[in-house]
Amino acid sequence: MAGVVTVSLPDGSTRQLPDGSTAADLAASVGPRLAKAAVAARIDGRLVDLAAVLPDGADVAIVTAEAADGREVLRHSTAHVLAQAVLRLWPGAHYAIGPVIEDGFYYDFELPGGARFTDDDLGRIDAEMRAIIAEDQPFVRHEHTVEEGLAIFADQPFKREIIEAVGAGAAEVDAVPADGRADPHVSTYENSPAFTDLCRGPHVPATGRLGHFALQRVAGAYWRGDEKRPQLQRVYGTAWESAKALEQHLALRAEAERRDHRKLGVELDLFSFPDEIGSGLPVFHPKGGTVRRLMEEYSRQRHVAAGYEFVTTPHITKAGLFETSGHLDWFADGMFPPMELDGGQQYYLKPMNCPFHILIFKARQRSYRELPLRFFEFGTVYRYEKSGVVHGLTRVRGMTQDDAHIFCRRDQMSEELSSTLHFVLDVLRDYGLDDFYLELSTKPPGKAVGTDEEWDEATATLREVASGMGLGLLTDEGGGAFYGPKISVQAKDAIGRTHQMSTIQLDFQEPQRFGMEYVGQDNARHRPIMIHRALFGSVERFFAILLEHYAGALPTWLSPVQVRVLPVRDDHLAYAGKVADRLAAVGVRVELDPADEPLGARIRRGKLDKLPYLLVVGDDDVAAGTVGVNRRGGDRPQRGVEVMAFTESLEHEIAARQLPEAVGGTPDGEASGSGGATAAGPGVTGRGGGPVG
RNA sequence: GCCCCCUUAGCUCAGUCGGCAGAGCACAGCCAUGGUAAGGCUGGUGUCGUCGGUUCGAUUCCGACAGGGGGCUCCA
Repeated sequence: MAGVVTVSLPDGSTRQLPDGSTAADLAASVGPRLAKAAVAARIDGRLVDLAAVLPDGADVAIVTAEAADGREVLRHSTAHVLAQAVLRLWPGAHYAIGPVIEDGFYYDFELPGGARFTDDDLGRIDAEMRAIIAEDQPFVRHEHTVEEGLAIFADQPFKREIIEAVGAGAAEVDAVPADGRADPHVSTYENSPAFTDLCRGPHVPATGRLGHFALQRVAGAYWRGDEKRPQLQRVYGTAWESAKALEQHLALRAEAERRDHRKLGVELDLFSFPDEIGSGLPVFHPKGGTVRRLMEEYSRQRHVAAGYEFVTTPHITKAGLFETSGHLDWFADGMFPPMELDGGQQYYLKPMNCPFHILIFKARQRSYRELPLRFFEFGTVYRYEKSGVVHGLTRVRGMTQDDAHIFCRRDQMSEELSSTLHFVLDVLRDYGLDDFYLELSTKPPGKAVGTDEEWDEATATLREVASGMGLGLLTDEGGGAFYGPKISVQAKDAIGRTHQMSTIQLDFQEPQRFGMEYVGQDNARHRPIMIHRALFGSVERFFAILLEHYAGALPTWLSPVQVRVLPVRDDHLAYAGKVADRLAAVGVRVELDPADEPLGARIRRGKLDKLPYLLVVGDDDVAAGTVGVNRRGGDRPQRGVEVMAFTESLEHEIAARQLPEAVGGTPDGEASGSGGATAAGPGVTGRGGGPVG
């Protein structure tokens, strides 16, 4: 029927509209609420403006602001407003790209005269953006040939570079023009006569639709991420569909800040980074040292039970070892420079433990009967991290890996990988992390040793094992180490952030380089397979992740001080001492806090110290042989608890490594973002400690 | 390494438009002996990150260095 188009909606229904109707018309025809919430549309799966004309027979979905792709539209549109504001404030600035990122957006600029943004500029830019939003400028899409585009952006070198890339077919061209032209073209969005940006779109209909945004920080960033190219000035911001969503996001960020392990490390007296020692080189104080010891003790216990053997190796080695291993070819940038000893002999601090473990394997002839051999070491390694990337305990220059190398026969490889993965996940759960997915990292292009066949086999084996785990599995193309592909375990913490935890790497290369062999059943020599794996990654980083996961309130079994006994008055001190002794006698870490201050003050200090238990003892307790139990996280203290009963229940809690009931949650009790956001959240999405070895 | 910001008491921070500095908490002493999140009084606290420059005089201005924070593959 002429003059009418029929479109299908996501619920399967169809709707007829006059020919030439737009997605916005469709939204309005469905209902005013949808029309108000709409920011864009999907026509046959393609994200387009609301102003897009509906083709007959299309599948159409209206995209609202709260949807993931709707938020991206909002953020991208806000980025354009940011660019317009900066161009108003810095006439002659060059603008580069302004993409959407997780939870926000940024825009890169080159300011006239090499000017730089400072923090103070954020306020001015913010005000200008709000003015642009108040003007309610429409976003109007135009399409151009490459030549037209180059002319429009004649004085914008970065835009021209992008357009030229489109013209050369280098950039994907997914915005097929409405008239079906196949030749390269570009599109622009015009906000006002004064501002047009090159953009694929889509955008909200007008700037008035925006407003729930916050500019966050300025930073330098290289054009195209390449440090050989010009450094641009970047502004980061976040934008949301409502004031409430924005507030929630900012609250989550504030919560992350509150949990920052660097802050907790000072507050709880766990560790510090003395300037005198150097950047990225932490020292652990007695309380932090206790936590480390406990983490390591339990790890040792589990590794013994799982058939690992403990080895120890030195921190430095002659250069030859890392020449053989290939580290000096592939990892030299990450190593501290050598020291010269014994008349020119070069020694290196070790960045990885693997070559040392290989030498232990090679110390004598090995039989197939011995395999698999599993060597474990808390091995301290040193890596020269660039000065700008060291970060708390998560990115350091000296760290201790809970590093193991498994040497096995090829026919044992699959089983060994699978049991290792199960072991790793099981132990991580005991530390309180239980929300995992796996990531498979494949061959890094141009930065790998070994043949394609070897890589293919190793990768296929890893994939098979990983997909048998019943967890989500992502592929990280090109993210492997130079000597082999890896599986990494990603864990979500209490506030929904993802951390890379353990890595399991398959290595066909090192056994070859070191000429490793064992004697098989056939009395011939064979080459073993090598599996590298770290469970914590590094003790330091895992410590930091646990600290943030628990917001400093470590489970009782890991708490440096588990119980503090508080006598109400001086004359209860002797009894308090007896209670403390009883607990200490069964291995509980207990402190006495004498009545030098009022009880309330001591309770408060104990709470700020995040102690699992505060025991208050007064007249009633001395008379009855009881304690008052104030439990961390409990709503009210429990009076008159038998000392024996408390001791037994505490011993049980510790032995069972019980976890605190409520770990997560933001201060207002709300879960993170609406719409089931999988946001990794701000801040510490730590990269792993790099390749283990 | 590069860009922006920061460095003042143990911690968090104020301050000096250039004349050797302050608050709260913490710490010490005394008083108060208090049943579950801060009792009172008194007191000491600093090479104002380091080195150099400008200046009669620098914690303050300039520079270098060190340390810290935020970024630097999320491709119109």
